[in-house]
Amino acid sequence: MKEIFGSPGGSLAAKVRTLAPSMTRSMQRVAEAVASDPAGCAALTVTGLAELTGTSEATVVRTARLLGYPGYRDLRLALAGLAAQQQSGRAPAITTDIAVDDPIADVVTKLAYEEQQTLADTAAGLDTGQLGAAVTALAGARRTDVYGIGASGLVAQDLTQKLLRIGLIAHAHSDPHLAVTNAVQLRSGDVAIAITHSGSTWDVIEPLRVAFERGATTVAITGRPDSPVTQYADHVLTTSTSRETELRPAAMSSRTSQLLVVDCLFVGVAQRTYETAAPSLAASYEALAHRHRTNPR
Amino acid sequence: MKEIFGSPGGSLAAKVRTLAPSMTRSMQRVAEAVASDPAGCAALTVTGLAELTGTSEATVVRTARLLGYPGYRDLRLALAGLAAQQQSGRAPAITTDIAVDDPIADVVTKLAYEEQQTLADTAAGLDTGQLGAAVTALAGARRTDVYGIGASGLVAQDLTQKLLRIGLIAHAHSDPHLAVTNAVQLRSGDVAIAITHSGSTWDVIEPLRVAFERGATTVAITGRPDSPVTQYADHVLTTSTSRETELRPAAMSSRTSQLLVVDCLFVGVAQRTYETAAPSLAASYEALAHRHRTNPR
DNA sequence: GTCACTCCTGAAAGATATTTTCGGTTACCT
DNA sequence: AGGTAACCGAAAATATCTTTCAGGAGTGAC
Repeated sequence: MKEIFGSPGGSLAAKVRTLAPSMTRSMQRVAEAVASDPAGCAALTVTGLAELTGTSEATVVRTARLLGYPGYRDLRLALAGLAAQQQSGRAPAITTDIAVDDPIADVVTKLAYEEQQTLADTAAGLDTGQLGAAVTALAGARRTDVYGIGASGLVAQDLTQKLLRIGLIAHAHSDPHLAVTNAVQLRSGDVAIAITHSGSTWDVIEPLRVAFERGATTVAITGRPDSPVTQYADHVLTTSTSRETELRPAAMSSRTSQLLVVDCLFVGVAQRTYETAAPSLAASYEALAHRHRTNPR
Repeated sequence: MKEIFGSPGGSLAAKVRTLAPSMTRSMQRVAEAVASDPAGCAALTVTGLAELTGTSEATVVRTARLLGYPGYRDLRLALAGLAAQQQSGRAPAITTDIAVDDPIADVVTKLAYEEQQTLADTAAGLDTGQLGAAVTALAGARRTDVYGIGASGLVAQDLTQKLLRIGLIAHAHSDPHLAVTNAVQLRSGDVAIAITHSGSTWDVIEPLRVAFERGATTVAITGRPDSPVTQYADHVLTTSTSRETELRPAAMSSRTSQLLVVDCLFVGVAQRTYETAAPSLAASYEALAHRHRTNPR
């Protein structure tokens, strides 16, 4: 049976945000209308929605396609479902941005809420097929290189640390030159992972390209599924994009999103290599215990 | 606005039952199909449903009318809404740990859920008084040192990166020796932050102790408010501790928790130093834009 | 500044789905 | 048995959705 309600909950808004950058102006208007008033749009025909947004039917259909539906008809059904869910008491809870004069308690609440939202969006938007493929590649890799710069560099290191703990050979590279130098060493059976929110960070794309051309399996973790980095990626894992506000740089939510993806990769690999991973995890835990001791008087 | 979801909830099944007697045999078959599998029927066109029930399109439309909708189109929308509700109503039931044989989709769901839980716990357990004090200290600090090792080291770097972006002077130290060496340079008005989940990582406690004794304002970010590290901390920020499972090391949730605390610190400081922070944020954004360019052909 | 090019865009044609019409059929009543 | 009324579905009519195509705005090269 075909599943037409593949993306339950508020993930549509997330999808709109993720794909908005790759949309044209007209399509953005349509997407905006759809995201802001699902119920209202569900009541409209393709012609009506085109008029409402001041565009043409063709544009509406194109937008529906971009959002992952076969056509407007299916988008409309999904919209109806969404509207019903919202109406059935799900709290919309549209938080306001963090303001300069917000008391610290509000900051905590809002940040926690937004990061929770980011996690939900990411989980909803993650392609489990791609994820599974990436896990398979990682689990069988001779070695793995991870490229990331800036905030993404920390995520790269996080992934590397985890993989090392289960006995895999992994390296994180922040230095573009060293990254390329190392990428040249990769070959078929190896894995290269690029982490970049924008998908356009050349310093990260370049080593991935090299790895790709050397025959390694390449993975891109990015918030822009249509960005340059994906052209050298065998598997693309999409992170969620939330709107950026002045006091809340995009780096914050992109990091949260990236880390969830990384965690999923790790757990997936740990499952696949359970026989070797479990003892390794236990061993590293044991080894660390010695560095956790109370103050020696 | 027109209300197309006039019959909320499961009243459709009831309506079918009520109206069944007044229906003809063919219509009953249609109504039966609709009531028993809303989701499935929502995926069918009027022709498909007619075939499925062994009737004609006209009968399907007549049935839709009888059920109170203007036509089949609207019935179908309502059906989609109903299906979505049913699906969302189903309990997530993700209380169980991640198992070795969980499909990858479950892994994603469970991880996202657990990290959301961690965030909520952290936000609830965070002492805003201590947080405020730490923010005040940071905002006025001459320089800030952050100590963290392993996974916490990445959090330390994350905080440092953020503080640097708003023009503060901050350093992250992972090397215990260098950390101590630097801690000696601190004095009153400076801030030292130790990040350790266990609160017992000696390599992190030691530099904090030195900083404490040199008169710096010290902050501990730890999951154990009664651990050794707190004895040298002026302010203690508590992260949440969730139970660790075999495939989900504590590092995962502690990291999520620590990052939220770090984000709160950052936003708090950015608020306090808004005059200088805002231009700095804009400037660093601008500078980075040059490294995000498309593939030069 | 101009030219060539690409890509966006909407009008209209084409395809599909829905609604209506209408005549045949069946069941029931007399 | 004949007549009547209601049911039903095939097909026409309509509405809706999708695709195609050509004009046009924006962009980069020269």
